[in-house]
Amino acid sequence: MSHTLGIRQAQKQKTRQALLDAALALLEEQSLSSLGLREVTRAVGVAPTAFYRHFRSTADLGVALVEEALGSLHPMIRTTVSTTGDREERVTRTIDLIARHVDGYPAHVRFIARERHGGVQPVREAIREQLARFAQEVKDELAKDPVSEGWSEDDLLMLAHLYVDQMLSTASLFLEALEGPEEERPERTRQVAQLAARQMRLIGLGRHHWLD
Amino acid sequence: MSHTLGIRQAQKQKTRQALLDAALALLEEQSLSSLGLREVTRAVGVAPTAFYRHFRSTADLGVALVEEALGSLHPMIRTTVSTTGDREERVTRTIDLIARHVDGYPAHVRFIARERHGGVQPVREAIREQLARFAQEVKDELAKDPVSEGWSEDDLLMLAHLYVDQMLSTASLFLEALEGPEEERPERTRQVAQLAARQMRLIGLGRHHWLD
DNA sequence: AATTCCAGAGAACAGTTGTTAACTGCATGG
DNA sequence: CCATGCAGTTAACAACTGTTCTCTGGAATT
Repeated sequence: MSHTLGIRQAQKQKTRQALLDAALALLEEQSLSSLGLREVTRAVGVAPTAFYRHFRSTADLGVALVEEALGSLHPMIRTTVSTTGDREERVTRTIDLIARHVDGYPAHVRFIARERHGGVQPVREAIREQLARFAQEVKDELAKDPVSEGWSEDDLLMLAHLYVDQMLSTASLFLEALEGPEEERPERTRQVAQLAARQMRLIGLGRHHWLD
Repeated sequence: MSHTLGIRQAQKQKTRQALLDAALALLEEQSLSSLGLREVTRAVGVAPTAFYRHFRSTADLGVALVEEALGSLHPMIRTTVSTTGDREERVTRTIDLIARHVDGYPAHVRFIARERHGGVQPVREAIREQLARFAQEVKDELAKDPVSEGWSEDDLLMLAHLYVDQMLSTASLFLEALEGPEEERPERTRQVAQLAARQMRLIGLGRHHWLD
């Protein structure tokens, strides 16, 4: 299916990935709008001009990072929302999955949270687009649930957006716990999980009584 | 009560405010971590070194902006949450108030949304602190409501945080509508208001059935 | 009226930035 | 095997950055 890349293309993609990785690391302590192109190439150990072989600008690199951070997340969303089991079990399962993701890709989560309202318009738009896709997918899954019978399309999308925002907010809180002092980490993580669980439970309750 | 400031102090506060205003304007198209001190003084028409008479750094200025943007908002929050009237009326009243605020201080709203997860730690912390105070105040108001009888402190605070996040998210959406093309503005604004109203209604429903 | 204080100006610093042009060496396709 | 393509290099550019030190004019204090 996929044609094996030549030595040339492989090497190119390798440095491209190195640029993305270095940028993501540098973005832990600043925003994209202050990220310099030379800063990134210096971190990779490559000439500044090499940057242009891969990206037009740092904004362009940012859009690529959005793709990397959110693009591969769609299947996970789908399977999570449509997971079977007890109501309470589904809540804890979802939160646990978010916690795991934050743990595995903290820099990606921070990048999205930071640049969602950040100073670089094309990046904001890219994130908005991806999140809109998420909301759409969540809506599709919600629609399958018998609880959603009689719901209008608008209301389903409204609920989906609420869930997506909730997930992002929770992810951000997990990240804060992760960045705090190590000895407080387990306790803070537990608190965040508890808070998120209660909020999801409350939203779930509102969902069940929506058509009263 | 307040001692009238001398000519000296008055002039100083005037340039200080000019620096804050210029910074806020410049931050419409970038993040604080990329805001240069010279950039700000140039916009005001003052020597770069004058900056140090007022702020240690741009991060310091950022913290002052947080104070300006959120500090004066507490009374408004209190009166809004504890407003009387029909359930549905309270929802629309609150949303209308948010819309008005975004309309009146768009730059402030953008600044908070942008720097809440931004690249400057002291500013993030200042925002977090102010929002935590908001949540606390909302909790206090919620506690007075007879609907909250039997609620634990944790649950009240949980709900308060949910409301605060919801308000911020709504404000950000209003801002996007405001920044979009002028001919779409009324329609987009209406949609945002409708979305926010439904979400608040759903959360209110969950609130009423919390103790089932 | 004489003195102190201090917001802001001015000049200079070493270091940084994005972008250009012309180059080199090696993988690739004919 | 040779010619082309192209990822990455080198060098140079004008413009910009934060920070230091010295200075000045006028308000504040005595």
